[in-house]
Amino acid sequence: MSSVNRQDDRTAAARIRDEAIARFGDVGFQKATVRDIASAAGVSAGLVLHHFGSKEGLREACDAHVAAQYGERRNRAVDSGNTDAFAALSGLREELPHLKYLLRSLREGTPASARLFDEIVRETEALMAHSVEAGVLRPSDNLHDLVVLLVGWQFGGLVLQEHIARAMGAEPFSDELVVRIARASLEVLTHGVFADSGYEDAWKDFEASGEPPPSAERL
Amino acid sequence: MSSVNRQDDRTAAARIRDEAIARFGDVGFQKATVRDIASAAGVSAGLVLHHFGSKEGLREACDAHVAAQYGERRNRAVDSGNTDAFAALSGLREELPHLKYLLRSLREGTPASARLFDEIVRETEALMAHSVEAGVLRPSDNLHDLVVLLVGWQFGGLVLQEHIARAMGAEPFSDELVVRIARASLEVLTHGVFADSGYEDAWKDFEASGEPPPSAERL
DNA sequence: TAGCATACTGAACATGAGTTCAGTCAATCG
DNA sequence: CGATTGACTGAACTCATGTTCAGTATGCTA
Repeated sequence: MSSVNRQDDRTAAARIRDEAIARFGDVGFQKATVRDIASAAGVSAGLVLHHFGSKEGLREACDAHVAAQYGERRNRAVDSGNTDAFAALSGLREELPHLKYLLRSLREGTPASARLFDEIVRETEALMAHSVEAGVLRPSDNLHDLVVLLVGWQFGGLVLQEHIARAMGAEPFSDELVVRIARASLEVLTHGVFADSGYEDAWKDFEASGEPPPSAERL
Repeated sequence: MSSVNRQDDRTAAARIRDEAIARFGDVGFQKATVRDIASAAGVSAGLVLHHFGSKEGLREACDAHVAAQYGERRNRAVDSGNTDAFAALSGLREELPHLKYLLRSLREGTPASARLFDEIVRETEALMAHSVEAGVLRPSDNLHDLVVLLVGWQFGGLVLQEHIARAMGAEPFSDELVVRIARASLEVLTHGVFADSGYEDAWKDFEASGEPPPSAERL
């Protein structure tokens, strides 16, 4: 299917890497076999090992390539005045295989994905601190935790996109899904979900005294 | 470590199943080997297949057992007046292996985890509809999507707990982490993060006319 | 042109892991 | 008591898959 045609000017190593990104992203690192990747790239399995040393080495090459691509996108976004890390991420939808690879890495908890997560937390925290000063965001006495939670939710939602899409009756990665998630997100992030601050007040009272009640963990 | 001692009155099949839940939850279905599970349960690999037919059959038994356990907890919570699905879930912290198994299943996208996700969406939607009428929650003209998003975020955060914990400098599954996440969640769910409804208004304007701007996807 | 490095192949190798199976042991049943 | 059933073991089998390797071709350099 995605095999090589005549006018493919990528080197064999680049083809192998790109096919590996696609397979790793689609079925995961373990289930993707060296032989599959090789045949998709139109080469022998031996050549994969010749270029990358081992399957693990191939993964590292994929990590590096995807990370570089993300960094490039982010810098381009910053240059064009859009400093949002997630703008760069959603821009990745143009390169779906890369986005899928990232999400799969996060699922599998690879070191590369941990680095990316932490980097995005840093970038988002800087952006949000700036937005607070600009009056766009509510100030928080707990910005760091807030950012980590939001980034975690955001990525978590992407990682579980399959389930969210199914529950909404939409196709994963479809425009419809993105729009509906954006609408719901906007609602929560603008107004919250509680009618008043009763829960939060109760929580603060408990924090002021002893331990919080277990039922407060619920959302 | 977790091997069998003299006063273990579980049947061999039950020990195998419990050890399988622990291994599948800790390292995933593929990386957990039948031989490992067998030796942890103090039996031979052959016996595992004798009782469960295949490794896949063993997984199904684990799925069924964990789902039953969850259902039981939820019913107990409902009986005691606490109708929150997540109360049952956080109660699962008492059975950490079960919770870990569930999160791992979600990560791996198994059919069983899809059923659980959908079930929790249904339960949460019913609960939230009720809470809206009771005046505890803001009404929404999009409750279903809202619920799916919240459940997705919630589970997503749990699935990526390792990353969130690292970014917060806390231990996964620690009380400290739970408290800090609860505090930040409460803040977002009570007030949102935006200082005003400017973004939401802009979104609605765009929805009323043509297509929404791509930058609106950002959070 | 000779030589050498690099790209590349196909077969072979090694190992890990799911599964099969013949056979033992113990408890239950008629 | 004899027989049947089910629990259980340990070895063997099979297959998938990462890896190695000897060998070929090609293009560059001296």
